[in-house]
Amino acid sequence: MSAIRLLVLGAVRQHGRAHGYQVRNDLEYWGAHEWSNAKPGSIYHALKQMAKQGMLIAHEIAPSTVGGPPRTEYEITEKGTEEYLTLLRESLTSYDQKPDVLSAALGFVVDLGRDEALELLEERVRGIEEWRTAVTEHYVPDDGPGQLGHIGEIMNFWVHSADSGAEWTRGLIQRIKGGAYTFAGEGEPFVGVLPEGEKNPYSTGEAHPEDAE
Amino acid sequence: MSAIRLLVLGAVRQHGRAHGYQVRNDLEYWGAHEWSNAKPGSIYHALKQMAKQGMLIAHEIAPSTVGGPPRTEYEITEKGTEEYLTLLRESLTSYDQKPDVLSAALGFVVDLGRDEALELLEERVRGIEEWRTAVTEHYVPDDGPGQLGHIGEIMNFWVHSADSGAEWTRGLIQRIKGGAYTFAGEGEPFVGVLPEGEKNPYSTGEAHPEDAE
DNA sequence: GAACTGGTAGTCAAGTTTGAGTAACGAGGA
DNA sequence: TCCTCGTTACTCAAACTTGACTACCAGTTC
Repeated sequence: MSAIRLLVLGAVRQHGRAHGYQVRNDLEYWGAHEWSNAKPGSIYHALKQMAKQGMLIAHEIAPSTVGGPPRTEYEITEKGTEEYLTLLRESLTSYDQKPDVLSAALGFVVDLGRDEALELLEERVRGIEEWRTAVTEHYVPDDGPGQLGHIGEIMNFWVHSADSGAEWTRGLIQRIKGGAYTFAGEGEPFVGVLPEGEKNPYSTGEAHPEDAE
Repeated sequence: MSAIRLLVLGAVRQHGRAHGYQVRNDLEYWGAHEWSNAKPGSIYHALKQMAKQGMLIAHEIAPSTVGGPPRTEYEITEKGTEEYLTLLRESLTSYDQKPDVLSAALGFVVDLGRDEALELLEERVRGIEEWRTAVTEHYVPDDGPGQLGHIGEIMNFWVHSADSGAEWTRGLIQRIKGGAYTFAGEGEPFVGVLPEGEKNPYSTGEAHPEDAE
């Protein structure tokens, strides 16, 4: 599962109604084009696809108000909201060593209640620990790990990453328990959206930390 | 860049000559179908594509020797070997937070000389450190990190992952410096390939650590 | 007032990935 | 002898991703 659907649904939902370019800008504001596949083509594709599947409604809007071609605005449906919450919960709990999925979910975690977020993150930690046990038991040959030669470093790397991920998650749990951030039902939510009319300092093609790819 | 080309080229190269199913089995033996996109469709696609691009030669072989449909054997070309080494070097040095690419490269790291491997890994560490500096300078708003709200946790997560990745890489460097593993030009290489005729204990659809996805 | 620049908004073809499906063959049982 | 089952080996359509490209308009410059 890629992060694109979660990102797009979440962005549309934050606006109430948004067109593709707006979603794209929001996601670039988060740096999402650098750590996920949230690039224009994927965004527009996801919007169309999810409109076809009834998660979004497409409103054909005539010419743009600020120049440029006409645009299509999207609105999230009930079904889309359900899908959004499902994806969000899954992305927070599942440990699949795809950092982009977790990153995307972090951006929306405050859409849940504080208690639920904590529960999901604790489940995440449990999941990682179980995965670690299973994988070390299963992939270590009967005649000891030495048999694997350098191939064993692959597993070593996974396990190291898992441990580090668990540790980080525990830290996040502590911060949330300590009252950090504003969750659903706790008053004016923090919205990671560009103020109307402001220039995006993080948009594409800028002097950015060079992508290491 | 996905890990599939590196994995396929490396697997074919290890055999000298291999057909798709053999590659698939090798990769499953490594658990690659769990941590990368090395699934049948992708493997066969990559083989065909790279044959078209002159990195592999396809030999049409008549019926299989052990039952099943006729199979195509592939052999790596000069161009393919160059591509392979380029990918391998890039994957070892570049920090792009895609763990599957590094994992794949670990499986083949011994195809390089010990000194070169060490150099590349040290470059990797430097790369991570630079990335960290750039990203923390660039993404922290002028009025302090608090402005970002929970969105800041995304960056926090990246930075934590980067630090942990750097630490792990330093450990690997120490192990290699300490004489671990057999590198190119150091005698009989370790080959992570199933012994002829042996059953793969890690193949698809088995009782495996459940994929967390 | 014509040409240029830059932002807005999106399209498209080519390539890649996924997951399910197909086909050939041998072994073993009824 | 026929039938089924498991293994071997690969195919395919549908979905997704990528990167480059197009088109529109406003404001500025010459």
